[in-house]
Amino acid sequence: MARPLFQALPGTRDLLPPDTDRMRELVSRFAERAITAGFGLVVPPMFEDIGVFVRLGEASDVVSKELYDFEDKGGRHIALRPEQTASVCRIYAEARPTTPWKAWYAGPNFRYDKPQAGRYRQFDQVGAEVIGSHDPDVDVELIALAARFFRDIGLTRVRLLLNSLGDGADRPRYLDALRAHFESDVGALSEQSRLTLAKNPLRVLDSKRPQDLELVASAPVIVDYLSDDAGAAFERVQAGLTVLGVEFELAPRLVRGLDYYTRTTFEFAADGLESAQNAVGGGGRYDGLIADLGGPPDPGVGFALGVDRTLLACDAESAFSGPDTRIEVWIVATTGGFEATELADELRAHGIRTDRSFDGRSMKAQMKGADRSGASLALIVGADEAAAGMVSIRSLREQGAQQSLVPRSDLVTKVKEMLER
RNA sequence: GUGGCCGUAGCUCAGUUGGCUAGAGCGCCUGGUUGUGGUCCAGGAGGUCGGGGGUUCAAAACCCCUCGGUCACCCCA
Repeated sequence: MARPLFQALPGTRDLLPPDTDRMRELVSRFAERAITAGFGLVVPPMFEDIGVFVRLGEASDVVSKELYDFEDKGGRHIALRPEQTASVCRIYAEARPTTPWKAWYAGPNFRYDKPQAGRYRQFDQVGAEVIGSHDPDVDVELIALAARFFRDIGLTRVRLLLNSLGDGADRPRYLDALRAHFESDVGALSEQSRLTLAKNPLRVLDSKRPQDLELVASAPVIVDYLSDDAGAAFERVQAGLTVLGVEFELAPRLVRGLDYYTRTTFEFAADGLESAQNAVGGGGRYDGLIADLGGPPDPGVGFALGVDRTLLACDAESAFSGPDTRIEVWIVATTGGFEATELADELRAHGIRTDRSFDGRSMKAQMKGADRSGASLALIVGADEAAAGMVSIRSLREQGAQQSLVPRSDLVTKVKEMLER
């Protein structure tokens, strides 16, 4: 195929209707739920000083290999945001809103990854964060928000996986145990996992390589290493979810790719997705992140949902078709005057989705346009109607196709009446 | 970053062991109706066969490079 001079870059996509309509609707459903729960919209910049993101974890791929970074004309080292939690924390440290601060957001993020199913270099997320509270009931509220949202848009095959990663105090003890476990039989591990083990033993649990499966399955479980405090919080989260009837599965080996997580960690897996990328959302606590960014030592919890993957999951379940944005009325005018211009303006002023042909096309071509637009009514103004101050209204839905002549002055009322049937 | 598969019209694809002016369906435009869509009929526009190089009398087909897509690993949303 002959390619145009320019194409969308790898990992980026051009979104067009009807995908854009679905996306808009999805974000607005999320907004509705978030606002109903007392969250306010924040709009972080799309780029920050790279230091903001480096705090996410220097051992993580997201930071070490996937950042889009560059030097700006002022000599600053900048990076496009790979996610929005870090920015929200930076905003919190800078603006110091009263706590608990509840913020939601929606927008694109950027990671220099190799694209594949459900993975793009520019991808959209919606998310919510609560900063300034240790209360596990906050964790419950957030998880429920996400779970209800998925249900709201019609997804049924989404599983909630739940784990606790413990605190600063319990983590080192667990890591020691984990390291000891893997090192006891290091020869059995894949080469890549051995490298991971040196950098971040937790992430070895995430390996999907067959040869690692056995050792991963027998690895110690962090829940056994939780402090009393962290253990009690984890119990409380589970109890809260149970009270709300939000189903979850304990996933003792669930780890997340960013290093900042503590305590409650969770992920939403879409079983409808056949691709390897079936996580449609995830989140957890990050009680140390704000301090790392130079802010107060305040705790935070939050989650982000992948908009693109969520929509893919909807496709797999034939859910969430999106709003109908089709044209309702098509104007066919052949006099060469301004009838189409005036009528379109008038109907649009009444909120009726209206369109028309241009370029002086034949009546037949204009009618074809009307049919293709999906409009249920065609308004026809030819020489006869124009002379009489009338408009012909033709119904395009029924096969009988009845047509009636109405005075120009009654047009809007009549059109509204006919559209309601 | 590593690997598998794939690039022919706007879209989905066919094109035999290399061999005529490269095809189909859908879509698009025009006409059949001097003012009427959705069905039907006729005609038409639209292709550097992803790009470059090579082999050959001859390449969409074979070889090399490259670009792009896709899927998996990795990683994650």
